[in-house]
This record gives sequence, C-alpha cells and structure tokens, in this order.
Amino acid sequence: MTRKRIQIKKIDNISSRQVTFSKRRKGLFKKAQELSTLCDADIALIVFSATSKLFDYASSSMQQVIERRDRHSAMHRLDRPSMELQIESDSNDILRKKVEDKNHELRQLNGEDLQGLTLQELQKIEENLKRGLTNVSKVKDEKVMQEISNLKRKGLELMEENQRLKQVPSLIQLHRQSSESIISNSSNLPEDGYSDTSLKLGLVTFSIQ
Amino acid sequence: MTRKRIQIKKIDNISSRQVTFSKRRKGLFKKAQELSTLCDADIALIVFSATSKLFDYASSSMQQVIERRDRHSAMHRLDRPSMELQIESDSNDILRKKVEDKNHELRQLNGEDLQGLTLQELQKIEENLKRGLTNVSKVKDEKVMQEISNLKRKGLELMEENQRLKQVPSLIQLHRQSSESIISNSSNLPEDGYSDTSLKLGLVTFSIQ
DNA sequence: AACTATTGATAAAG
DNA sequence: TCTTTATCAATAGTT
Repeated sequence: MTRKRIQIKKIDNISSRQVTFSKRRKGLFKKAQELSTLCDADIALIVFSATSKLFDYASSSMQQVIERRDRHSAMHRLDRPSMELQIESDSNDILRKKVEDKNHELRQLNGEDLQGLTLQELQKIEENLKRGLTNVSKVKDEKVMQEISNLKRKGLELMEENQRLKQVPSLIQLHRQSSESIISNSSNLPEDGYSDTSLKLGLVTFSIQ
Repeated sequence: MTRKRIQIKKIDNISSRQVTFSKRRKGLFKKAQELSTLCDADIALIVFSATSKLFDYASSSMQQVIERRDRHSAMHRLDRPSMELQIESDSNDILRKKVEDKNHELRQLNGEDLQGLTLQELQKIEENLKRGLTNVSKVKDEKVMQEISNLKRKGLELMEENQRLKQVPSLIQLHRQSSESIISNSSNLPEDGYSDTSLKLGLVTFSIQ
C-alpha cells in the first residue's frame, strides 16, 4: 500500500513477512478498537501468527463475545448447532432476551431503531418521552428552586453572622480597656463565633455540588 | 481519516454512526483477511453491532480458532481465575441485575425514581429525553408527511376513476336505447369499474392504520 | 526503529 | 445504500 502496491498473497521472504505482520497487526487492532468506540460495537479479535503466537482483543470480554456468538448462531440456525452450550444456558437466554429487549426500548427512546414502526407506535413513544420530560423537568425545577432558596437562606444567615462579628472587635477592645489580664479568656466568645461561621461556609460549598 | 480528522469517541448522530459502522466494518474485515493471507496468520473476528447484528470472519474455522485460543490461554495462564468465573460473569444474578438496572433507567426516563439525584444527573436525563424526543419526532413527522402524500396520490387516483365512471352511465343508456335485450350483458363493464373502486377505497382505509 | 513516498481508507456530501 | 471527492491514515520499501 505504499512505495508500491503489493499483491495480497503470502509474503515469501520470512523477515519481511514478520515485519509486515507486526505493522499490519498493530493497524488491525487499532481499527478494531476504533470501530468499537465509535460505533458502540462489541468486538472480539483473535490472531495467531505463523509462529503460533497469540494476540487478542475484546471490547468487553472475550468469553462473553464468543458465547454471544454461539447463542446467536444457534438461534439463527434451524439445523443442528452444537447443543452443548444451549442446554447449559437455557434459562439465561430468557434473561438475555429481556436485557436485549430493554436495550431496544432504551434505544427507541433515544430515537434509534424506529424504522418499521407504525404512526401509532411512533406517537406512543413520542407521548411517553413528552410525559417523561415533563416529569423530569418538574423534579429538576423543584430541585433548582430548593437549591436557590437554600443558598439564599444560608446567605442571609451569613450576613447576620457577619453583622454580629463586626460588633465583636469593639467588644474585645472594651474588654482590653477594662482589664489587660483577661485578654486570653475574653477571646473565648469571639473564637466560637468564628469557627461557627467557617462551618457554615463549608456547608454552602458542599451543598452547591 | 478524511475530509476532517475525527475524534475516537462514540458518534452521537445515529445515522452517521450507522454509516461509519458499515464502512469501517467493511474495512476491518478486509484488513483481517489481508493480514491472514499475507502473513499466514490464523484469524477470527467477531463483531456485534449496537443493534446486536452479528458479523464474523475466520481465516480457518471459527470454532478452531476459539479452541486454539482456549488451549493457548490454558497453557499460559499463571493467574487465571479458572474460567468458570468468567462464564459465571454472565450468570443469572448478573443478568437479573442488568434487567433491573435497565428497568430503573426506563423508570427514570419516565420521571420516576428521581429522588436523590443531583442537579447534574437530572439535567443529563432531561437532555437525553430532549434528544430522544427530537429524534423520535423527526421520524414521526417524516412518516406523517409520507402518509399524507400517499393519501393525496390515492385521492387523485380515485378522482380520476370517478371521472371515468361518470361517463359510463350514458354509455349504458346508449346501449339500452339501441337494444333492450343486451342490458344484462352491457352491465359487465360498469360493474367491473365499480368493484375496482371499492377495492381502492379499501386500500386507503387499510393504509391509514 | 525511523523515515517517507505512495497507496488505501474513509468523512462528508450528494 | 452507493458514489464521489477531499483528506487523513496506514504502510511498503528503504536506510
């Protein structure tokens, strides 16, 4: 694919075959991961080199993808599949079906997989979405209003606290003036007030989320 | 990779995600085959689309590659948790959990079970619903417009049919006047026209759904 | 392992 | 989906 176009047939030269294997293997795994990420696909890739080295990748879990494929093949084949796995996971299949059904429902609520639905069905989904949106918006708005009133209340409390604190320094001065020896004791009240304020500031910060 | 570089993250737009999936899937399978041919590698590739469609490729046989990998893993596992646990990862309990999670998600999209969510989480759900609603409405509107144009076309056809039928009675009268004995015979043509019309009316009713 | 000329893959648009 | 086109990405051959 570059300096010169190459034919897609086994590379004779061993070392260049190995080099090409390294380069292309890297590219292949990258592409697999990209496809998985971009398109939300579930992918498993297994590569054995000519020298029997194993390289593999799975977007979720290898075992899971392989089992999923086994089930898929079994479901879509009317002849005789290897029934070992089928017996083993019979009850699971029902649950898997449920999960897939729910996923399908969720995708439809996101506007996917809608082809083939009747106008009635589409309208039903649309109505459900509108109802859900109304409900969610209502809850959200309530929470917003609650947050706002919380913040306002806390703001008010802080302002009141500040007012009180502004009056404290003069109090200290009064104490100082009246008795120099009691300074260490008289600081009890002001310090309590201060730590209480910082606690409230902490609450505000926390509740903003 | 082309008109513009893209980020490797899930593609939001549904249709372009599907288009990209088709293109890249094709490319990925081609690369896998090329690597297998060029470097004599044994390769298995399994891809499930987001809609659970299966695509797979194996240079030899899928089962063979998978078994080879199992053997390989078995030989090289120094810490493997005895793959029973891996299979177990999809057992009933986990699947039940998945079903319940999906149900919870669906309820939340309907505006239930929202207490305890943060403002951010609520907003995220709200956004998802809006996006879904937009997508669903778009599909529905397209379908509505299609239905309308279908009905218009059928209406036109019926009008044309009516025009033709209106000209038939005079034809009958002409026949009556010329020969009283042929009345039963001459009614063949008009009756065919009539039954054809009612068939079309039936189709219209049917297609309104 | 690095480089780079070239082909290949593909995003966007129709 | 298919085609076309402009670009970006992968990589064959080379050092």
